[in-house]
Amino acid sequence: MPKGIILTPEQQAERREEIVGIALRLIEENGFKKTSMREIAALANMGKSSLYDFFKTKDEIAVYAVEKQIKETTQEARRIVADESSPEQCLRKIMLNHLGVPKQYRTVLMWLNTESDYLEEEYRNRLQAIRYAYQDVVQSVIENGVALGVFRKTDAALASRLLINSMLSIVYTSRPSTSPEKMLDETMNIILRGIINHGGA
Amino acid sequence: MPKGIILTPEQQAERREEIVGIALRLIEENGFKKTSMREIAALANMGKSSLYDFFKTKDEIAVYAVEKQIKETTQEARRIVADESSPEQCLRKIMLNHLGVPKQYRTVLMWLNTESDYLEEEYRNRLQAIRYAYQDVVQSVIENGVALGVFRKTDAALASRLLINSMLSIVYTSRPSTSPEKMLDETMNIILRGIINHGGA
DNA sequence: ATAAGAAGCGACCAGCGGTCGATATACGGA
DNA sequence: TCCGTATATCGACCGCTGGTCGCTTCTTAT
Repeated sequence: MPKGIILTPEQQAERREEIVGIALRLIEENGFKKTSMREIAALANMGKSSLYDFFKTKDEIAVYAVEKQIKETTQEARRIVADESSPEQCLRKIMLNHLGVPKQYRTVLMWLNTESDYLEEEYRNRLQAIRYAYQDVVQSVIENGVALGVFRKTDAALASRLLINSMLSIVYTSRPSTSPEKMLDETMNIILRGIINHGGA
Repeated sequence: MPKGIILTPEQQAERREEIVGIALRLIEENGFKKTSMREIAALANMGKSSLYDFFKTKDEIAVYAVEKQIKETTQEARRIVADESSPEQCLRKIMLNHLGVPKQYRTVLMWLNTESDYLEEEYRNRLQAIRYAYQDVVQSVIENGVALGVFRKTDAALASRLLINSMLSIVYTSRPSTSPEKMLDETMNIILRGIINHGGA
């Protein structure tokens, strides 16, 4: 890219995606802290300063990546909810969809989970919004199940957080006891049998 | 402490504890990244260089703090296991004990959970050892419950990770839906009803 | 009196995230 | 055709970080 040419919005977006891709790769390999803007810039074939024309801060790269990915995941979850009437199957499908998030997002997702309280307000708000949007979908399924009598009465907010966090920390673990799909399946079994009404009050 | 006096081992240990206490406070308030060794040193009334006589690196302060705390928690868990024969009550008591970990450890525990893969090998190994030791206690309770027929057959390693991670991410959350004790109680209800044998195979 | 050694710290280092002004190029209007 | 303006790019720089090293100061044993 010579100096004077003006980039179309599409080209701008493409470059952003390229940067995010490189950043995710590096972060997965070396962790967030040890991944430097200089390194990202070098691999993206641009000066470090140019990076800052696409992202205001290093944090924003991570926030942007996660934001986009979770929004997609949430959209797909909404589609699943619309298509599947059984709350149990619905939850299973949503979590299976969640499992489909590429593994390069693992580190950055966990990092955000830890660090989000200490980010700039703008990023905190953006992250909170997408997290809540996703959680709301799961929570609504659980509440629906409770209303239908399929699930016992439970704290739906807590249960949905439990479910989502289990995905993050159990299935994304670096030391799996078996295949991700089987771990997910057993995780769902554990949580569902605690939610499903076995005929008690 | 004037310059030439030699510290007894007790005094050394005391100073270490003082440093850890200050560090935990700062980390809880500002996050790990934004807590600097200079700041810790200033509050501990010593030159930054002197900090390095007590801890080799900044990471080590966090590792040491967590190591000590989890070791204590694990010891107490072992005591609980020895005293309580009902696997269900045992798990509940262990998790209630876990809940007793002071809240200042929250940030540093989550930080380690995220970052541990990218630490120096020594720290990685130390963390892995204490994590496994704790997990093993929980896992043995579950396995015992399965053997007794109180719990259904399940992946005990997965279930114990699920339990421990739920503590970390649900109960320590900054946005609780109710009191920690009630959240813990409901979390245990959810997980246990998925573990307890309801008379099926 | 002095040598040995502990405790403490000031000055320094490379590397970091982030800023800014200079530069090179493209393009619309005269 | 040429020029002014908008754009894209980057080198040089800043304050700060985690970490190192060697000097100083003091205690203690001889």
